[in-house]
Amino acid sequence: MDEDGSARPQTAVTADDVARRAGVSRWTVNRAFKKDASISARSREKVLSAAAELGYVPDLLAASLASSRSRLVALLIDDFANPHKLVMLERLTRILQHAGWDTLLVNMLSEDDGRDALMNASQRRVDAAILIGIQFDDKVLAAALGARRVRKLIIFARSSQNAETISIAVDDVAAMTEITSHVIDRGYARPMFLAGPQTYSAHLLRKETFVAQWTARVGRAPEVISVETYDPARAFDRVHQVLAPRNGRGLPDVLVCENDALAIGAIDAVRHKLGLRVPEDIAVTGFDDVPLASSPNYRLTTYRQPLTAMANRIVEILNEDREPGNHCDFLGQIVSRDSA
Amino acid sequence: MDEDGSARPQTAVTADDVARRAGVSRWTVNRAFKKDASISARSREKVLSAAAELGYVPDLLAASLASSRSRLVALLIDDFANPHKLVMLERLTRILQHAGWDTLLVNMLSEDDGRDALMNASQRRVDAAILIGIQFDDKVLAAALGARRVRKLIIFARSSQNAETISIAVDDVAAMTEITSHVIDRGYARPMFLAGPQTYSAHLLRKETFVAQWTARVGRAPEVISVETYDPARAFDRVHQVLAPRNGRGLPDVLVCENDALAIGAIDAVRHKLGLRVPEDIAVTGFDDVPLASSPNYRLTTYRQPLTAMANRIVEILNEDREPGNHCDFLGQIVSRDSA
DNA sequence: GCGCAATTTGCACGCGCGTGCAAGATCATT
DNA sequence: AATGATCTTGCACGCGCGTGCAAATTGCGC
Repeated sequence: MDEDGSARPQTAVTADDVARRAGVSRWTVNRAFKKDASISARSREKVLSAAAELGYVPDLLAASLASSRSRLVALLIDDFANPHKLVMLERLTRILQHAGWDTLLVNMLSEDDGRDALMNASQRRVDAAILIGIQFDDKVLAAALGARRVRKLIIFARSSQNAETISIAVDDVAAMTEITSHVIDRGYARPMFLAGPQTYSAHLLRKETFVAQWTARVGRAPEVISVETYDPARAFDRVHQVLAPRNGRGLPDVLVCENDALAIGAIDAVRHKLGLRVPEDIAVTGFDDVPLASSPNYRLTTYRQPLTAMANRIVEILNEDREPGNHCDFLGQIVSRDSA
Repeated sequence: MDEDGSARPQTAVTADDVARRAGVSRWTVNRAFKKDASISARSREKVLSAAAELGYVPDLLAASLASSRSRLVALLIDDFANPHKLVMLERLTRILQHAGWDTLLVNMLSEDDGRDALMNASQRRVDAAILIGIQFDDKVLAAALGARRVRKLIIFARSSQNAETISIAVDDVAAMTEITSHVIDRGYARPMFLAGPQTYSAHLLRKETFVAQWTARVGRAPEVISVETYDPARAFDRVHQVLAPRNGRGLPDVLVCENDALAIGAIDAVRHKLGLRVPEDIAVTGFDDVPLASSPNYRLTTYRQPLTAMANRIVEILNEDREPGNHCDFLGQIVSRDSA
């Protein structure tokens, strides 16, 4: 919509060009683009229209270099098999963008230990790193924080005991207590817990809570099995492997899964490998409420995390100057469907 | 002017610091970090060890500013309901990272028309924008290319007729021809095609190809229905809505779906709303081979795109100086499972 | 109109590194 | 040992904008 006829399509138009055209100084131009800068309405108007004519937009790269603030966060993931990650990505990027933060997506699957990924992000001067994967061990955290290359390390949807990190997660104890009650109230008596990978730094308390609650209220400890990634296919294999030999004698009557990814694989195994019905023969519960959980195939009883509120908390933390308390717990809600 | 003046290990150590310690000039330091720079093995060694001691890493921000090359690409998505996107994200980021490119994830769901998203990316000086969504209409493309803010516009997994863009996609005609043959060979006679959103700029030729092929080979045109997003839930509703009234009289015997997201919703509807079996009563085919397609629940006959090769092509294009031909077709392979 | 305060504007300097070239060092050859 | 030829190193300048302050302008009451 704006070609002044001069043939220079490629030229990076800078604040100086706009300044010249608007008859002000370069600094006034940049002020016009700053939200709460001290500038008169008239000059801002002049500058903005001149900028529009020239097609100028401030260069965030140069701004970042000068201010050492990039409004860029790194999002580190190592868990692409879990469909919930797509939901998280959408929610996080949308809310961060809305608040003026851009997102650098870092795939940690290919890195040996995640160190490289963090290093990489730090070279871009990200203002924070958000971890939404699982394999973040203490070495990685220590490396990141020790080198002080990343100023804020936010662990999302998992709890961290590390005092240097900020973790934003649902209250696993409250959530799992609710699920335990749900299972007990429905009259299930022989539960088996299906857990995901057990990591140190970024923890989930679901297994511990379920085991403790069940033991306390029923009087005996539940069975527990686990898989090394949140992959439905892994859960499928594991459930088949564990339950098939016991088919006909002493099967559990409910599979309590650490999340929906595992629950979906578990349901498939129960139906298609054991030839049993869900929930009539074996009930299943999940966690996360992924889109597939509401499909008529699964009708999964699960627990929904308040992702929007949690993402908004990230924005608050990013906007704060000093690091706040290192832990935020949120409460979600159980979603009761047919699977349990 | 930072706060507490306490001993700060962070320091933002620069090339100058390393240079001083290594007894060379700053430029030699930066050369040590450049792959094919002219530098003697001895000085590189000196520099690297000095850098290691100080914890120095080159600042990509400053490098980008100075060289006007950021090795950063924007990945624009507006289609988070389609599980295939998670697969694409993983593959693309992994391969791009491996080749030294970082990825800025831009969520276009919240933008009015995508213009803002592109503008945003351009302010970060991305070297290219990769579109893997669907709603990119000509206005957006024109805006992006007209302003020349983005030097390379790559449309991934869709075809574009726009001469200014580069599109990397599977050969829809070849793929759909293969699927059509598969369907005909299996003896199906009353197909219905389930299409996704019809966009102008970034096109899929699947529907057109199937309709043309079927008509040519069987002698009559197949039915076609469509939904406005690649969301299994939408497909579920639509299939239910269209087929339920016809249950018992004149149902199709195969649903050919534009991709797996739609196919999965379609299967659920056939089973749980129509109470019919797949494939015995109605067969279903998809496209993409998402992880769920191999689950025992769906056993979906589908078509796998060579994502790795396609992603590698992106890397090639990014590394090239001048824009190459604007269209790359790839061949995938049909994956025959039980659903058709 | 005057004086003072509040607002608005301009500016020197620096953020950390790349580019292109020229000076310096090294090596093989005669 | 001298001469180029080759490899290696150093450097001035600029990328586009922020910061903090000083200078210029405006507003206001009288």
